[in-house]
Amino acid sequence: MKEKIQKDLKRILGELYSSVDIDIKKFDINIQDNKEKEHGDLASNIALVLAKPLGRNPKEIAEEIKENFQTDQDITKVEVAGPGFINFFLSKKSHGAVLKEIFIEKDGYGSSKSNNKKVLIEYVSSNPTGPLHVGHGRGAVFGSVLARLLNEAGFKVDEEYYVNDFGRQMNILAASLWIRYAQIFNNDIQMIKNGYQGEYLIPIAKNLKEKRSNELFLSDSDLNDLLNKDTQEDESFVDSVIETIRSRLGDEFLFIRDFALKEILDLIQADLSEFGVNHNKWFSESSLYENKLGSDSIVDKAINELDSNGFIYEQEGATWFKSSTLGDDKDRVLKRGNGEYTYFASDVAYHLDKYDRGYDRIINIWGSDHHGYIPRVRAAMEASARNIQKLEVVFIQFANLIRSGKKVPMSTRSGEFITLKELIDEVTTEAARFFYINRKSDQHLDFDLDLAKEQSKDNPLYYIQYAHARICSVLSKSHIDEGKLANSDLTLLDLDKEVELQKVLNQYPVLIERAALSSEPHLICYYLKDLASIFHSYYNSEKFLVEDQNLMNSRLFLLSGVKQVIHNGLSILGINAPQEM
RNA sequence: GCCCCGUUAGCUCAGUCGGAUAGAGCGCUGGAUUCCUAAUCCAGAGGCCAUAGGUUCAAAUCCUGUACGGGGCACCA
Repeated sequence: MKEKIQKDLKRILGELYSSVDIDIKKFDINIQDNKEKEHGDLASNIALVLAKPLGRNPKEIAEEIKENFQTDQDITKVEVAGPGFINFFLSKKSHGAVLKEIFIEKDGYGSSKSNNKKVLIEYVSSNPTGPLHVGHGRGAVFGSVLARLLNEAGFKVDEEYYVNDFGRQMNILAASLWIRYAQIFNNDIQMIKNGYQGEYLIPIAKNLKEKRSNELFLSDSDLNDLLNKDTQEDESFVDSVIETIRSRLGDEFLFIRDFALKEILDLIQADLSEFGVNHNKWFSESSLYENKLGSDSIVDKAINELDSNGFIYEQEGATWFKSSTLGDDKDRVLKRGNGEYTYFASDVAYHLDKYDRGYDRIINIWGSDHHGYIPRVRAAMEASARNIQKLEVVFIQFANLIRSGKKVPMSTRSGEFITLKELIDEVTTEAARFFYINRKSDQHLDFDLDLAKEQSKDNPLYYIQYAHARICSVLSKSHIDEGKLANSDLTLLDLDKEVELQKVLNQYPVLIERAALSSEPHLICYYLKDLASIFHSYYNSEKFLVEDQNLMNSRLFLLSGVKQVIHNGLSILGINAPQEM
C-alpha cells in the first residue's frame, strides 16, 4: 500500500511541478504510519519538504496534491492536516489483506527471498580453557538470534566459533590438567598459582586416568619441586611445571594437551547446544600456524602480504605493523623479540582468511571491552587492500545478574564464576534467551533472576507465550478447521482493536528487515510484547465464539494470524510458542 | 590524557527515515471474573527527554561544547 501511494505521489509531483526549476525526483517520498486515528492510517510529509525549494506555503502544496490524488476502494479518503501533512485513510478490506498473506505464507511470513549474499557471524569464541560462564551467555544468544534473523532476511549465514587453541594458555591448561591427574595419586600435590583453578578439570583428569592409568605420573625426584609449597607461589612456576612434564613425557605431553582441549570443547559445545546455540563452523587458531611441507603458514603469508605492501618493520628484534599510519593509536607487534607470534598476528591472519572465503558481510560479535581492538584490525585489513566496509563489529555490554534486588557478585579469578549451565538450570533456556536479548546489545543489562522465573504478566516472556496459548485454546474450543477460515468476511473486522491488530501484523515484515539490517534483535521482543498486549486487551473486550457464524469466522481468522506471527517471532528468538500453559 | 557507550516518569527501559498531543512494564490509587485460560483487562496520577548552544518549516532523535556514570587503552590471550 505504501509503495502504491509513493508511486502515485511521484507521478503527481512530476505532473504538477515539471516546469519548476528544481529536480523533484531527488526528494525521497516518505510514507509514515500514523499514531493518531484521526489522522488516518498513513501520511506523507512531502508538502513540508517541498515548501522551501518551491518557495510556497506547504498547505497550498498539500491541497494541490490532494486534488490530484485518485481515491479508490483501498484508499478511501485523503486529507490535508496540521502544517501540511497529507493523510490517507484506508478501507477495512485493505487492512484485512495481511491476514490472507499470513494464511498463505505461514511460517514464512516475514521472511524475504534469498538475496544470494553470504554472511559470516563469529561469536562466543571463548577461550577453550574452561566452561562458559554467564558473561558469555549474552553474546551467545545475540549471535544465534542474529543468525536466524539474517537467515530470515534472505542471507546465507555461517556461524563460526574461533577456537583459541594456540600458545601458552594451552600449555597451562595441559599442566593444570596434569596436576589434577597427579592429585589422584598423591593428594599432597596442590594446584599452582597460575594454573586453571576450576574444579571442572577434576572429572576430566579422571577420564585421562581411564586412558593412561598411571603412566603419566612422574618419579619422586621430579615431584620434589611440585611438593615444595614455597616455590609454587611463584608466578612463573607454571612454566617450570610445563617444562618438567614436557621433558619427561615427550609426546605424551601433547596427548595431554589435546585431550584437555577436546574435553573442554565438548563441554562448551554441550552447553551451547542446550542453550539453543549451534555453530556450523569451528575455526582452529592453531591451523593458522600449520606449515605443510615447507610452505609458509597462513600467519606468515599474512605478514608477508603486509610486508610487500610496505607496512612492516623490525625493531628491537620484534616485527611491527605500521597500524598508526591507518588510524590506530600506535604500531602493533606481530612477532615478539623471542620469536613468538602475538594474538594480534593470529587475528590478522584469521580475518584475512574470512575475507578470502568470499563473504559479503563479516560480522564479529565481541565483548565491549574489546572496542579498542577494532582500529588495528581495520588497519590490517586496509593495509591488505580488503574492503573494510564488509567488516562489522557488534559490541555486547556486560550483564549483571540480580537476585533479590542485589547484584550477584562474580569474580573470574580463582574460578568463582557462575557458569552458563547453572543459569540455564535455574531459569530455563527460554527465559535466559529472552532476558538476554530483551535489551539493546550495547547497553548494560541487569538480568533479574527472580523475574525470569516468575510466572505472571510481570514476566514479559510469559505474557507473550500466554497470548499464544490463549489463542490456541479458543481455536481448539471452536472445533473449526483453521484451513477453512480464509474465506471469512474481513470487512466485519471493524472494531478499533481489530484494525489495530491487523496494522501491527502488517508491520511485522518491515520490523524483521529493520532488525536484521541494524543488528537489533531486541526489537522483536518489544514488538511481540506490543502485539500480545493488544491481543489480551481485545480478548477481554470481545467474545470470539459467538452465535453469528460469519463474525466468529472472521474473528478466528484474525486470531489465527496473531498466533502465527507470535509463533514466527518467538521462533527467531529460539523460543517455543506453547499450545497451552 | 586519548577512545567507545550512556543520561527519557519514583524504578527498569523502548522510542523507526527528524513529524502532529512523549511510550511500555513495575510501583501507587480505584475498578472488572455466572462467559472462549484473571498467568488477563480497564481507568487515574506521574515528564524542563542531563545541560548550554547550533542546523531545520519541524529535534528526545542530527552537529558542537559542558557535567555526571560505565568500559577500554600490553612484545597478555
